[in-house]
Amino acid sequence: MLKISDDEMRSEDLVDEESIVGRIYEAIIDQRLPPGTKLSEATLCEAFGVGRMRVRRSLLLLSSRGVVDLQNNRGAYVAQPTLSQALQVFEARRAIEPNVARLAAERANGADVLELSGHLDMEADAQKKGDRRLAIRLSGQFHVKLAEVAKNEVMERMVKELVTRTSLIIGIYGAAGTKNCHDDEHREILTAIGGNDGDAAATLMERHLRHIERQVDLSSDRKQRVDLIKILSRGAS
Amino acid sequence: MLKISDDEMRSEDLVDEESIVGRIYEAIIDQRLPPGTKLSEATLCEAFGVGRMRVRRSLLLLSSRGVVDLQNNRGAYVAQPTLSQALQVFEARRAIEPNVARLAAERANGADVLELSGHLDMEADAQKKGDRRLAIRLSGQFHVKLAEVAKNEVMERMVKELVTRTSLIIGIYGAAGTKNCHDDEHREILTAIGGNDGDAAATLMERHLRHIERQVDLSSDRKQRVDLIKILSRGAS
DNA sequence: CATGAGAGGATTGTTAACAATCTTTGTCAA
DNA sequence: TTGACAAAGATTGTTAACAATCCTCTCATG
Repeated sequence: MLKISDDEMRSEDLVDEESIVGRIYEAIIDQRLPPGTKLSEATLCEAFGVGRMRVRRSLLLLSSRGVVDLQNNRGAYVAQPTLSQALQVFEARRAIEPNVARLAAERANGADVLELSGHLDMEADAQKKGDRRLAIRLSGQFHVKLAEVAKNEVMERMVKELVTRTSLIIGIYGAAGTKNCHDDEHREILTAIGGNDGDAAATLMERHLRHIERQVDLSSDRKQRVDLIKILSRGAS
Repeated sequence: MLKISDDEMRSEDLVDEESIVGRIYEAIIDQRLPPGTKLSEATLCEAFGVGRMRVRRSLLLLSSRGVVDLQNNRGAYVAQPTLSQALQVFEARRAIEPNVARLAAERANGADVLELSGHLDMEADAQKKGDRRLAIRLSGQFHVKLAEVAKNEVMERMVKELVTRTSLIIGIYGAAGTKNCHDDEHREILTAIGGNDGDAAATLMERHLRHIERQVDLSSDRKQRVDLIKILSRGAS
């Protein structure tokens, strides 16, 4: 069952598809919607209070961004990135985000740095309080905010998609035991940005992304295990 | 009137939205569909031989990729990138494509190099024969093919979008007088790829992109002129 | 002659019904 | 008990009609 009741239900003023897409993005980043979750049209209609057409169009968008798997006559499912796709997503992030960080460093003004710093405070707070869900969301949002500061909407959209897909990858390929907080690395990047040091920001971002990637257990056995569990639990339900 | 009759009409076997999106991508790259062209649902239905739903979903996808401007109750128009958007697109290309070229250099095998070389031959041929339309299309496709060789579908999709949007930018901001053939630069990049020299490929790609960007007249007066012409021709028709 | 109101037509947005497909359930026989 | 088969139910895909909005042309008026 979809857990899109608390935040999502109350606002009945959803008009365009992008809003719905944004909501589902967030739910996936929070890992409220684990990979493989069925997204039935009827459920989404009820959850968002919109007609079927809106839902179907939103699902199409999500599908075109690799976040949802649209199967013919069988419905929509939260994507389960394959190992190969996971590697491609990380590769794309390493290609793009260091440059985003560089641009952010070149263009950040005092207000931007303050805003980002406040964001990192919240991130640390969530971490300290053990609010894992919030911590994950804020951590992902930091990367998107960097693209905002870089003032490039094209790249911002790309980062948004990649961050979301990374959440799916982490959901599948683990990082279960390990700590997934590189809070300090975010802070380091921000320091470089505050000093308008583009090269440093880019280098730190690349290292940060490599750490995230290493944290994920991409030895395919883990995926096997998860798949097995999924299969078993399907059989049991 | 849409000039989607020759190539597009004959194949009535269009099933999924991505095919339609691909067709419109190509038409835009070829500059058969200039920026600002109205894409009415009825026309597209007839052109592609599909129902209205298919067309509307395709337009939504194109809109989400910045290639089409979807106006409320007013229909869909081929996007007219603003100056700011144009700069962002070029910025994104400079961020991504050098890395694509690097990966392509690292992963290209003999067959890939041969394939790319053949492509460049066709490009030179079209140039020589003065088939401007084909030359433009092939030139754009080269960038996409590099992403193919890099074996990263995520980045391939991004490059596809960026190349298409670049065609729109060129359509608006000119490159009217100047030669837009950097055929030799493509060849240089391929040489680096053939030698598995990732750094060289990346450097050459960045230089190539800067040349493309410089070729475009981003001094906003040009845009003004084009807009004026458009307004006048609208009044006259 | 310019301007604005309004009717008509054309285009887009939405809904609901229908068709097609898949999934589940129940039954029967091996 | 297990497996195959068929019917019922649920879900998705498509179409067509309807509603709402916008555009254009006409015509009256200052």
